[in-house]
Amino acid sequence: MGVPIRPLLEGYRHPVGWEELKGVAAIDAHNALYQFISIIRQPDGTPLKDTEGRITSHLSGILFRTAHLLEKEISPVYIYDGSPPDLKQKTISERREVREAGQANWEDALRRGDTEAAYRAAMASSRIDHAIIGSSQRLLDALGIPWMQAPSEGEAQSAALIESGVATYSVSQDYDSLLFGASVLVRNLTVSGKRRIRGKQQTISPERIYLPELLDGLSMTREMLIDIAILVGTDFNDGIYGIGPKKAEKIVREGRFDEVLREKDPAFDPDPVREFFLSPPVTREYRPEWRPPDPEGVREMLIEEYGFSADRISGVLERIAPSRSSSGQKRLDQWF
DNA sequence: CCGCGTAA
DNA sequence: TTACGCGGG
Repeated sequence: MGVPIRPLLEGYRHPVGWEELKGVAAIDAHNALYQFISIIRQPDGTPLKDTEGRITSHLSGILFRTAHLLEKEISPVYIYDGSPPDLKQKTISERREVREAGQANWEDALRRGDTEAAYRAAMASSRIDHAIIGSSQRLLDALGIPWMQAPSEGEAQSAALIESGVATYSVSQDYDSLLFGASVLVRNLTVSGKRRIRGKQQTISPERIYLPELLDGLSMTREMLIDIAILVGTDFNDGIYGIGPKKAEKIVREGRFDEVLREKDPAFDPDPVREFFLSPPVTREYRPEWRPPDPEGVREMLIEEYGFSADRISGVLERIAPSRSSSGQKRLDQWF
């Protein structure tokens, strides 16, 4: 998932406080939904579900995260993927196979009573389907949070929104938006500082990467970074067997990119992948609009339709849209 | 993931 | 005040 260039970014992933994150956050919707669906699960891997068996993990995640971001004066806009390029077909089918294996392993581990293995397999089985996308968009509408459908990759669209000044930064756990030219990437935009990784708990805090600082520090161009990514493999090409980020960096610095490809994978033409990263399909028209939340709409959807507890919903709504009767009034002016 | 209750 | 475990749907 995402391009494996993390080792090159050591020293450029800076911890960042919430004060510095005020602004417009262009959130990779697929990435966020995947995080919610894969992580918000019971210990045996069962996701949150309503009485009809529909998954609700993502609704819980969006609701509480939205409240948190608004409190921090961060304006989120969610960017959904459009049609994937043909170049991505192989990645898409490989992901489907991983999911199906995860599903089988999950059922297997449940039968064995191995809860930890079940949780891990369940995470791998996560799938963002039409119902999840549709319900997430309905909830965002009720919350007054804008979202858009990108023509193609969401991360490419996020980069374009930053370039045109509409967004302040891109939010994703993956690094692809850097390849698409996003000048600022923020990871771990979460409130709780803890996350389960390989069964262990790790402390996580928001971090920021500036693309210009990264390229200056590494003394390379974005084109070179893209070539490195192509050698190690992206969502749009396989990468060369046996070449990781460090070797790829060396090869590109020495100007041996073409030579290595000719030798290791003569049939592969890297130009369409380069072209896709450098000028992907994006729209320049979109301007997000934040509206006041519709508390009744949120209640109707989450309590009536999906069986959320009324008390919990009231608590969150009070944070997002303080009612006049209670102490609130203090942050309603933010909308006008 | 997030909020809450409880413990220290 | 902060840390941890639990339940959420």
